[in-house]
Amino acid sequence: METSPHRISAAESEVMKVLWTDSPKPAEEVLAILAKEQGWAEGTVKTLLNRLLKKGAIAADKDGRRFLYRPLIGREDYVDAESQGLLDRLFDGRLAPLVSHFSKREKLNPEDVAELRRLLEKIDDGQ
Amino acid sequence: METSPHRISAAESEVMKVLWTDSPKPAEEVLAILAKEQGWAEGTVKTLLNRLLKKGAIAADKDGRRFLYRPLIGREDYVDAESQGLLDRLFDGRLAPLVSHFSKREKLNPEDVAELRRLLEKIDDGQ
DNA sequence: ACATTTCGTTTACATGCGTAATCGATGTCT
DNA sequence: AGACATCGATTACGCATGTAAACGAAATGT
Repeated sequence: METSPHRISAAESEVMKVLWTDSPKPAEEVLAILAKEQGWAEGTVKTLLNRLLKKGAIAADKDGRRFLYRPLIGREDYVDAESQGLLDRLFDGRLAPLVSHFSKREKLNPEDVAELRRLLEKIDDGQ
Repeated sequence: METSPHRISAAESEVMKVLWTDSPKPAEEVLAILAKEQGWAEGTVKTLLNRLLKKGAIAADKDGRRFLYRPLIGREDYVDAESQGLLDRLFDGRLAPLVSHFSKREKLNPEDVAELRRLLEKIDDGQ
């Protein structure tokens, strides 16, 4: 583990999520979204943006008097690291045991199952 | 959700893992395993056991001069909370998008696919 | 030019966490 | 009984995190 210089915390990932959805964005817009979605105060968002900058997870490009923020690490990479981490910690690194777990806990409704089945078919076609 | 008063941290979950594998166990045995697997010192394991006690995640039953520790929360519940948390945060709470992600990242080998297929069949039989 | 607004930067602070060392009570050996 | 060993409890400490306020520089309006 310990790939990136610094890990992205839960709160920080909310900021990343905003930037992944649409960027570049000025702090003001990021704040507007997170104030609404998370109820965070301005200072909080400022801090998180700065911590992400320090961690090298985002970049800030000067645009007149303000900065425009954009992600430097890809959402896919982040999601991948998080997912793989969970699988490694809890399911021996494999996906099937996780699915099995959900099944046992009756957290799979027929639609989920159908969707998974479609996915598998598509995968088979692809190879 | 949010049953337990306090969350179990990463380090603490290693202790839980030991107790889930086999319990009850005296601190000495827990230490022996974690010293080997994680390289942790005695004090570290003692602290973690105590924090877990305070959190109500484990219990300690007096056995002569020592205590025998055993988990109070089930491994299944823990795994479930962690997994669901990840799905909620990253995949809209659903399993299929996660599988899709793994597929896109080419993290599914044919064996995984076959295993998933078997699982789905079993699930269909069951319902 | 000066007051005001607007941003980003710096500082703050309580918790939680990882990682231990030390203390203290109790049991054991001689 | 007194010294020693054991084991849990208490205290420690730096870094991360969530949450923010205060500060300072730059742009704008008047």
